[in-house]
Amino acid sequence: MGSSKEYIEKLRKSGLRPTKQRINICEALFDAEKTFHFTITDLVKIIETKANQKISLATVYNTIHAFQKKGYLKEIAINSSQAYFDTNTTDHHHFFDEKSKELIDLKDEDVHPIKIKKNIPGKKIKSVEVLVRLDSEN
Amino acid sequence: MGSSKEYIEKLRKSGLRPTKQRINICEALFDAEKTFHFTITDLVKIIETKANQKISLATVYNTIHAFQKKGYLKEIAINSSQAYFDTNTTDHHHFFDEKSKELIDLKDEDVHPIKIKKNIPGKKIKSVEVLVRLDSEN
DNA sequence: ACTACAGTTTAGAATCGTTATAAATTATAA
DNA sequence: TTATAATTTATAACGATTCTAAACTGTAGT
Repeated sequence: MGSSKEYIEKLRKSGLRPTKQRINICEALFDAEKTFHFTITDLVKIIETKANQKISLATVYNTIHAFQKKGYLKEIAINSSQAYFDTNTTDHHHFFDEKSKELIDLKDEDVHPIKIKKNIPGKKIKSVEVLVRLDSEN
Repeated sequence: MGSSKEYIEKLRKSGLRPTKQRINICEALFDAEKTFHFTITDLVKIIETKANQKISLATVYNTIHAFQKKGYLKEIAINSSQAYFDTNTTDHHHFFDEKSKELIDLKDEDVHPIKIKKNIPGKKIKSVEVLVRLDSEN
């Protein structure tokens, strides 16, 4: 999907120096066919497997936060125990499987459009997130 | 709103011994005119102020989890840094003010009914939560 | 290419919210 | 009143995340 060159370009454009580590993170995140969801420890494993190279946790946190700020990633609020991220930054909603702890994208057409009829003076809506929790059936 | 007697009754009915600490927690949670949102540290402060008595963090966590299991409280997923709870256990949605870190209830009539048109085989929907994040306007 | 400097990475320490532990205390049934 | 199990507590342990300060690296200017 992406070449090393593209990622170097992308990083430079964002004001981030294209280091070996950041390129490895880009490859882990953006080479995939599809967008996906991950936790930080998931990602460390993916990077280290794909690049066959160790990476410091601090670097992963730093870079993920930088990417989030640049809008290359979104955080999904699930629960208070761990941060989940999504490489799909378009507006969309999620299933969360309580059993497997897995996130599943809902497509726009899977959810009736949501209208919020209340507004708070001096505040504007930044995002509307729907989380549908799933249970095993039986 | 509630008398100590009522809480003793409520606790007994739930199979929980009515200890001084649990009654203090009940008073902090259920004496209020309105339902409200809180984090654990919020709650400790409320309890210690109201009852003028120290309480162990562990007791608060234990009791909150017991109450959650009994359905007297709900947890609201906001972010991965802290757990938020709600004394309003009916189905409803929330605003979250990113600036003040405050939760605000949305009434049923404030949100168009949400229909999920996708289903996952073997799974059933446990809950549908909408979180509307608010930003300062300007 | 060489240098200087700011940006980055790193291991490890520190922090935060939360959970576990084990000893002391308390509620309750007999 | 006593025996027992449930509860509380202080403190330790934990996992995720952030901080720190020293080593390293990318880059702009020579």
